[in-house]
Amino acid sequence: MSHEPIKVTVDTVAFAVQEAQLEILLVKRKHDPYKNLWALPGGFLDEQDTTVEQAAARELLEETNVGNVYLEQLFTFGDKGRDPRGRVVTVSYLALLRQDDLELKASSDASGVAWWPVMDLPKLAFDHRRIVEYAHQRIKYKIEYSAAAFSLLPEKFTLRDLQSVYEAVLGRTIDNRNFRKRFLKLGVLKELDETSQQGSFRPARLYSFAEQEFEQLPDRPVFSF
Amino acid sequence: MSHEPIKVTVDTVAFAVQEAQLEILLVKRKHDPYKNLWALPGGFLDEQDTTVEQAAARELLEETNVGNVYLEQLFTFGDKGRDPRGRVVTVSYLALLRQDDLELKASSDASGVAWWPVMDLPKLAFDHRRIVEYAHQRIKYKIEYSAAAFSLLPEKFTLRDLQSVYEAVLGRTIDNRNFRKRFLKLGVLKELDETSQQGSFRPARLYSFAEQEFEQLPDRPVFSF
DNA sequence: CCAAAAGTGTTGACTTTACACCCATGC
DNA sequence: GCATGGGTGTAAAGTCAACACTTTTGG
Repeated sequence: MSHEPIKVTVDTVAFAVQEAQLEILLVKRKHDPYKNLWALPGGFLDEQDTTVEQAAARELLEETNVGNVYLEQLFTFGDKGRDPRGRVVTVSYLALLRQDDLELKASSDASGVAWWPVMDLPKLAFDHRRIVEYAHQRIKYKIEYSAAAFSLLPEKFTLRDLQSVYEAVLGRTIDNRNFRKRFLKLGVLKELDETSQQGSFRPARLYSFAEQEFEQLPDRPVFSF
Repeated sequence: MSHEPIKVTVDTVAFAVQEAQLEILLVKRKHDPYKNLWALPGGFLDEQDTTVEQAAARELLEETNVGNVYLEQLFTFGDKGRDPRGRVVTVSYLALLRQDDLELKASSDASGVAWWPVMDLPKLAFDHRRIVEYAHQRIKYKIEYSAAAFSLLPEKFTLRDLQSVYEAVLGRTIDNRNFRKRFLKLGVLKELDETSQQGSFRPARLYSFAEQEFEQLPDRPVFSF
């Protein structure tokens, strides 16, 4: 009976919506095992990390140069045999990124960091495919029961942008009259005196998220369509 | 910089409803740290355990003689300093027990295993209080969005029993007309040709859970009141 | 016949869904 | 003036919440 110590790692599924597509951030592995395959950003929990979440944030920053992000613990995977190097227990995290932040990725060395559409992923290292599927489920629930959508949008956005986030995450279209009615009635949007001009057609009004009002909603708000 | 290995443990919050009270299973610690304090049943992940969940099941059986139980992963706690023995990452689980199973506990050596009402817990070891609070939140959600209530009931139960489970978990009373109407309309209860006689008053009809019908419900059923 | 818990319906308020056209802008 | 996406209202169906009394049994 072997007594190698069990190791703990963190992996993060970082979502963003770009051009009406739901995407995640992957890094290309530089070493074996699974050298040259794409994998979730992550790494070993370090004794210096004061919390596990902090370790996930640290690894995300180190590997992709993305920082200051909404992080939420997802699930811990620890089946025997999921890592050829030995017994590895992985705590997975969900991250939500704003389109604003996306520029940052470029500054990490050009090589192996990229956004991939969730609907068209490459082959992934380890059991990372399973982790992504779990995260995808979670974000679908989350967007209906929380204000998660606003973590995927820049400060100012149009109602169309907001609807596109819902449609990208849920993977289906939503009636635009009902969508707008619902959000406007909820009162969690601050109407700005600005518009966004995208082409030769009517400009769209910009809104921002009214976090205060959101917090004061009486019941767990449900944005389900 | 120290290099003791990080250790992984599992802890389980095992719920049952008895006499309209929500209770959890605790064990009294026999060794330091926190000797003689009550704690969640659990222990170290072993290299032989093929899954982490299996480790939780094993520890629950070893320490409380409770087996064959619904288990669900809750959350992983890994803050620095939460265990005086070093860096310990704990994967916590939720278990739901049927009143049937409760007899089993007696067979574990009389000493240190007991049911405690969630509303009146003793001082707990480590950060187990926090884990219990997390589990309590989770079971409240779960009972409204899943068939979890039936994992807390014997095979045959009255509508009153079912309502008592909801009331115990949610910590509030529910209108009995609305409650019955809702469940009977849902069609997940099988009406039996038996009644339960509890005293000198009208006997109550017994029901069982129709898992088949439940699986076929079109939308995530919501038992919220 | 009494005590105790089992069982039963209706109404009004609100929410949800389905559905199609006009508006404002740049070119 | 046309192409493009922005923006708007209503009616019917369904769901939810509030509310009080009758029934059945054993003793």
